[in-house]
Amino acid sequence: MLTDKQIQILHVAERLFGEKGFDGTSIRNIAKEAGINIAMVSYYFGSKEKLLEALILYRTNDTRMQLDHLLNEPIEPAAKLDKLIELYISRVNANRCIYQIVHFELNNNKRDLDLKAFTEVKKRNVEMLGQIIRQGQDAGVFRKDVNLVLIPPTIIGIIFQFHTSRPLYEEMFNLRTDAAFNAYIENELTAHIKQTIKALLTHEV
Amino acid sequence: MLTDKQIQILHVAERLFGEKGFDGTSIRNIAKEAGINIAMVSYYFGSKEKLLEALILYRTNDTRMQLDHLLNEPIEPAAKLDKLIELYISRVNANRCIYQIVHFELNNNKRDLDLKAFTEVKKRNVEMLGQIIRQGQDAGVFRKDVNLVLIPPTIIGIIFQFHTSRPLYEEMFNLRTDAAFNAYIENELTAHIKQTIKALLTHEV
DNA sequence: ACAAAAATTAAACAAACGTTTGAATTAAAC
DNA sequence: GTTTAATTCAAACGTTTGTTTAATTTTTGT
Repeated sequence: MLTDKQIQILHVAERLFGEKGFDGTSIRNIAKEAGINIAMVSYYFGSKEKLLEALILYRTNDTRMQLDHLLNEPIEPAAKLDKLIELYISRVNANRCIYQIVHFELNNNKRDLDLKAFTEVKKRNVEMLGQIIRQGQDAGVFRKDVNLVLIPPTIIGIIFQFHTSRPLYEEMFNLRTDAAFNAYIENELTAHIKQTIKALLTHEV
Repeated sequence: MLTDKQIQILHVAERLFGEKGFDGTSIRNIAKEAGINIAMVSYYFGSKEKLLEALILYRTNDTRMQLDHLLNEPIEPAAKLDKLIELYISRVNANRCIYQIVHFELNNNKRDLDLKAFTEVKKRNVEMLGQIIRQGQDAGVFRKDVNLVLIPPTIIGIIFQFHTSRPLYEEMFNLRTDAAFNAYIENELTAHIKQTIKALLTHEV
């Protein structure tokens, strides 16, 4: 179990890892920002890598719980799909730092992290989406020849790419503040993703 | 102008940056893999950061040339859109390392790199896509109420997300070799992206 | 109140980092 | 062929890295 102090360290580490990368963040950075001694990270987590593992587990469990909750909601397929997209967006927004790090470390056999929990959540995403879409197919509102495995990367990819090219879109849409940027995601970008997925699921080729 | 030796160093650096990140790659790594002395990087490029800038410029010019060439091809809108998507995919495949680094450095005011050339190519992407889509709108085959700025991040995002979650898709689609993975991108994923964009451009809401 | 356990600290460790130096070697110019 | 410039090299520079140590303070259990 994680203590309050450990969670506080995780939050600081998460922010710094997201801002400057894992290799770009030193234990001294984390300690300074968290107001602790540099020895405390090793004391609490064992090492810098184990701190990253703890961080990934901490966030992954969080997401899995929300997914399970949505799956059991008694609403119709189209609405559930909308809610799933909204959940994806809020999760990517909240955990973008972790996503970035994990994806980087996944392609990057440099460190031998235990990322099973993470890929497990991804698989659950696909399974869950499969259930929702099958419900829609049975109801006759979704096409039957879609490759559903490609839908999550479509949703997540769009959100991510929007974030990674933030400076460009800030300029193009005149989004000068954080609030304006997030509002654009919540309204226009979310609508765009919903429209895209629905077009894909219902459009005749 | 870049000498053959400089380009050789750039290629090694590109691979290593992509595999292990900018901070995760040392000049000693680059020198060893390129078979040169560690002093040569500073000698040729000035510093590690300037080497990264040279690498970005080198790849950016490459992409801009291909874009301009496509824009002037005399083919109809739908076919040109297909070709543009194929170009996006091949460019992301070829320059994924650079993309990853640049996107990371963009969000990351840690280093003050000169990334104007990069954002300029992105703007040109949007302008070019705008021209193609307007041609299609005038011909009556594309809807008029699409937010075209969100189309490039949709295309690039899907490709990227597919790459970043490669281990998952390797398992799900049984893509054990590099050849199998790339073939999947060239066939299934490319078709999925084309289908997605066309559905988005022609589907009635 | 006191003893045991846990938490925190400053200091030190070896290793790796990017960069510079100055001598040695190779290539180019005349 | 000699001189000048460009290239390559091993070695060393001062920092910074993650981690450990041993002493000290704080908290806990009784």
